[in-house]
Amino acid sequence: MSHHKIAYEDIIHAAGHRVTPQRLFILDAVCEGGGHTTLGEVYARVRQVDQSIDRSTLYRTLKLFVELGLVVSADTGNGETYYEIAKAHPHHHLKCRRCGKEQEIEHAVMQRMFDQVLQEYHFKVDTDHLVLFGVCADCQHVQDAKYTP
Amino acid sequence: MSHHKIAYEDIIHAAGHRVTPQRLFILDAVCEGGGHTTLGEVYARVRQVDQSIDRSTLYRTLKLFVELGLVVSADTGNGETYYEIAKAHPHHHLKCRRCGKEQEIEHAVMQRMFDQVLQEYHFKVDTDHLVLFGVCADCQHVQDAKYTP
DNA sequence: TGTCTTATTGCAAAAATTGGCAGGAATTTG
DNA sequence: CAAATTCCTGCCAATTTTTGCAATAAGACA
Repeated sequence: MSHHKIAYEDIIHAAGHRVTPQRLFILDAVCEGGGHTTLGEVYARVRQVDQSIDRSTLYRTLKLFVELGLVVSADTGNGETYYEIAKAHPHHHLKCRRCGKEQEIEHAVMQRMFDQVLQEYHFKVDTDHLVLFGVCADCQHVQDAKYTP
Repeated sequence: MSHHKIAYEDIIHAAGHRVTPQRLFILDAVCEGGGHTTLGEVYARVRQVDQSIDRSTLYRTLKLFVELGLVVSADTGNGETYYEIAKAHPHHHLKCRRCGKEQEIEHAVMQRMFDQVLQEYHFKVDTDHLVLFGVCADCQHVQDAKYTP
């Protein structure tokens, strides 16, 4: 655990940014979320550790972490943005438009597509955390499913 | 032109929503954007036609249009969301992290990946307008490029 | 370790987005 | 074509997110 934290500190530092307690608290709070967490959840967790941290700091810090690649963010379309600590194994998500269920998919499937983009367009894609929308296996069998985005 | 508008009206109506002048103005304003436009640009254009249209109406209407598939939205990561009238040919975008340039790519490249997701996960993807981030051909040759997200 | 430089923070104010509500408008029926 | 029924809209308030700024603290260097 602690060596992970040190690695994160190094990344922040190496990128020319300062390692502040606020930033570490926020990073911890995102980690504690396990999978996806919302900004509000992160804020609640951070405030338990330090009452004085301001919302604006949280916004600025999350933005920074996403830029640095420490945290991945995904707009789920509900207006809610999810944050998640970047994993060693990049992955992506499928989200069903009908039932709202989410599942992870391996990066490998994407990788082939990325490779092809590189060949055809000479563009090196490094997007890490996509959310693809569609209809899940279960809902494909249900005809009268109500559309609940 | 006019027959397109009628088609849009039909879609709105068929989906059980009312065809109001405000909605048509907003649809026009998105069309006039040609490619991508921001919410602010749409608002400015709409207000030229009708001074009384409220911002909340614009927010609600754009959200509706995206749900209906008339308009596609893309979060560019800058915090800015782009809106674009849905085209007959779905397409996606590559955005360079360094120089910020954007280019369109064909849907075909994606389609193969979508097919594979269907095979492996039985999930039918219908995402229409992805923005993939990475490094463009030009910037790959520039070593000392400054990171400007 | 102490000083210096400058990024970062918390605060406050502004700007953007969302939500509730009553009046008005679009459809549907007859 | 008129009346009835909801949906939409504009207004207003609440909430969320961003921004400007002075004080503070992190990191570099001696």
